[in-house]
Amino acid sequence: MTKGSRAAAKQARPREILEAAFEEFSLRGYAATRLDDIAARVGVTKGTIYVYFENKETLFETMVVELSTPEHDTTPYLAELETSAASALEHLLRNVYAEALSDRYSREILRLLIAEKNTFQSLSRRFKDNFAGPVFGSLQQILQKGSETGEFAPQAASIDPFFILSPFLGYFVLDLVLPEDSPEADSFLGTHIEMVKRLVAPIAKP
Amino acid sequence: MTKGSRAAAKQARPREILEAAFEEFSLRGYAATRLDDIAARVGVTKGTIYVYFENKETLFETMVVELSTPEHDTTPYLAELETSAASALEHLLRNVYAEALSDRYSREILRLLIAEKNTFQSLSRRFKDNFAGPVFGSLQQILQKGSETGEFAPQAASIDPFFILSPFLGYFVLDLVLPEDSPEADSFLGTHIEMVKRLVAPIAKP
Amino acid sequence: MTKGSRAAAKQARPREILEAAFEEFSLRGYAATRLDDIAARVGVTKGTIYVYFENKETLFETMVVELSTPEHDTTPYLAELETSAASALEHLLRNVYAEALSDRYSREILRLLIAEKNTFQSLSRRFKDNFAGPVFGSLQQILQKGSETGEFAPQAASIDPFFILSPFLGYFVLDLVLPEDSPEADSFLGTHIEMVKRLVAPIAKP
Amino acid sequence: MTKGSRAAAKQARPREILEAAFEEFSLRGYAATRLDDIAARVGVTKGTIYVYFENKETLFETMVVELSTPEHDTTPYLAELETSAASALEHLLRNVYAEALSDRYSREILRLLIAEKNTFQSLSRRFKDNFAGPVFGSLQQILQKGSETGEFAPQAASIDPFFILSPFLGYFVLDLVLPEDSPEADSFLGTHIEMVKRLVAPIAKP
DNA sequence: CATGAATGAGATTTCATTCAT
DNA sequence: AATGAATGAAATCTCATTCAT
Repeated sequence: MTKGSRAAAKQARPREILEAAFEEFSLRGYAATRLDDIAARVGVTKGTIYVYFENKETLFETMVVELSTPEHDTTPYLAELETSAASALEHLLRNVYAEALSDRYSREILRLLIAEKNTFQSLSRRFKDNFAGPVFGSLQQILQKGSETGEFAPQAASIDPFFILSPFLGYFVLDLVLPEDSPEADSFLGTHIEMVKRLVAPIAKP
Repeated sequence: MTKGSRAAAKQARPREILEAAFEEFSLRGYAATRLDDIAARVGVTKGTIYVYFENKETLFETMVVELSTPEHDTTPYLAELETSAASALEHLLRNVYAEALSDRYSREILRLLIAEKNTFQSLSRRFKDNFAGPVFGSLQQILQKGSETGEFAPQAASIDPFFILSPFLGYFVLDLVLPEDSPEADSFLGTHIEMVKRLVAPIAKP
Repeated sequence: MTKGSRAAAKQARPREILEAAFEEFSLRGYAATRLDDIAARVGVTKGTIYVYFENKETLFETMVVELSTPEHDTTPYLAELETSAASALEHLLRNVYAEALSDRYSREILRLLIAEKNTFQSLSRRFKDNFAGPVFGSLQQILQKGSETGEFAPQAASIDPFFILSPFLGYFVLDLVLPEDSPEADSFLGTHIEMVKRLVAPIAKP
Repeated sequence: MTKGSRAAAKQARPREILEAAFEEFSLRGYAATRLDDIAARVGVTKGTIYVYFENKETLFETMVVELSTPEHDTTPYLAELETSAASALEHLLRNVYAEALSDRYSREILRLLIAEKNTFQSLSRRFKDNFAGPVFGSLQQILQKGSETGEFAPQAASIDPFFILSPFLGYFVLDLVLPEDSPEADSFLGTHIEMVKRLVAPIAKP
């Protein structure tokens, strides 16, 4: 009960609440989640939540913003691009999978955003801008550079970057809804990389 | 307020209610939807809903079952498989896209199932068994046959069928959440088919 | 489907409904009983009940009036009274028990009246007038006559007739609420008669 | 609308609600009572009831348990039994009447239990165990002892204790349903005691 | 800062009653 | 006479939000 420890607890409170909110919201969805349950998870009472957050809506939005992955760092790929487009591409894919699989928040938050598409539209947009945006941009640059240098086929530049990532998104969603039916991540990633390589490869005609 | 035939109105009632339920549930999600709103959409009172459905949960489940696409018919692909595995494969992909894009119910119902994953688990499973199951099975057969006949590379037989479809699922989800950001379907499908062909093609090295 | 049988069915309908109403009302009480259940028991629909009865309240009241024992016939006791007051008294008690035990309606209707005391006051009064009234009157006459002839003690005339019957009412209520705890009727009646005889007997001092 | 101490109000709330619940339930019966009315009687809103009680059923059951007389204390009779069985018997009867007449809760609660026999069976049993049980037990002992010492007739030991109390139960029920028709309690009790004395008295024939 | 009692609006559900057929 | 679809009022119960302490 020292001043310090109390102050520390106070500092940590909002974060604790956000994490509890994450658990409950991802378990039950926005509307079906009760503030009581969130509070109970933290070990405080409902009133306390209102000390830190204006209302349920704000709590949800703040949770999504605070707990979802910060802007994906794409600088490594661009650096690598100087050496090899193919290797930058593979590197990017490996990172995207690694990040998605290690981050228990982003997985469920994506599901929440799909669920609350009509209720929290602005959040979907924000998610896309922060996460998908930079990745798509890098991909675009990689495809462009690769086709310019001849490492890739010329048509590679006109492939929609989203297509390159679409198997990942498909995998992600399957794993979210029917985890027991989703294939093993490593082997799926292997096929994914193989597929991308063949798709961008210069056509080798005999 | 024309009365018309009572019997006729009665016949149509359950379907009318299910369609109104679909609109509201897909707009707001399960928990946030009010039976009042569904009733208002049909132009009846809340009580009428209970004449036809036991409760909100049953209404939701019945709606999902009744309005989602019935079992996907895979016989055409298998017939075509006798002639050409590649063409059966392309045919299958084109049909899956065509069906998904033309059916406004299935699109949103898939979203609802993603959203309500924890609340209505059995429905996800049912959806998978009815829709995904047969398609995956056919894909498996096509890959197998193609690799046996030499039309595809030998390794094609060991590709997870889900991988073949994963870009579709990714596209579907993007279109669901951020329709304005999703690429044009035809061109995406074109890339998808191209990608699949290259993935299963026998390696042609000079 | 002859005219006759249909007419017969029609004739019997109201009684059938009253009997079904009795079963449901005595099982659940007035407020908790649903007209739907009564109708289902008869094998008709709710609407049919309204063909014969104005509303739920009327149905209940009619059921109580129609199914409860008609006015108790007290003439035999008064005839017997000419010969012996003691024997008239015993006869009356035996009859009251026999009637109460054989009539499955009256038992439960009494319970309903106790339950609905505040909601259907007039019925309690009517029940008392029809059933208890004549019996009390006869008892009064028996006590009076017996004390006049010296068969009973002089004070017997001033015993409240209700007291004479009160063990019966107590037994009845116990049997209604906790049937497995209520003593065997015959032996209880035996004690009751013994008790009454002693109560009215002239005092025998040595 | 004085506020007073919040804590004090909180302390008293559950009891206040139970008392209001008693009034409404005994006025209208279980099913016909509205929580709205109970709340209005306390001067709070419906929601407040749910702060303290899980649901209507629990409220009813708690009310019965909390407001009905705690176990009847039978030690005085057993003490008195050393001196005189007859006096213990009279004392017991007087106490039972005094308690029943003075306790406005038990009277109505007994009526509710009769009314709700099928809906709240366990409560009837509880009532019997707590209230009737001990009294019957003492009566049994008194009858036994009295017949052993010769103060009562030998047969007194085999009288069902319930018979001894049955006039009381009869009186109680009559007073409950038709209070204006029930005899004056004192005189009824007088007859009751007289009756019991004669019933257990050794037969004195000249 | 934290509590938790109280609120009150609103949600689901029930059911007596009506009425066109 | 009988039906049963439809109603609508009302009942139970929930829960985000407030506020005195």
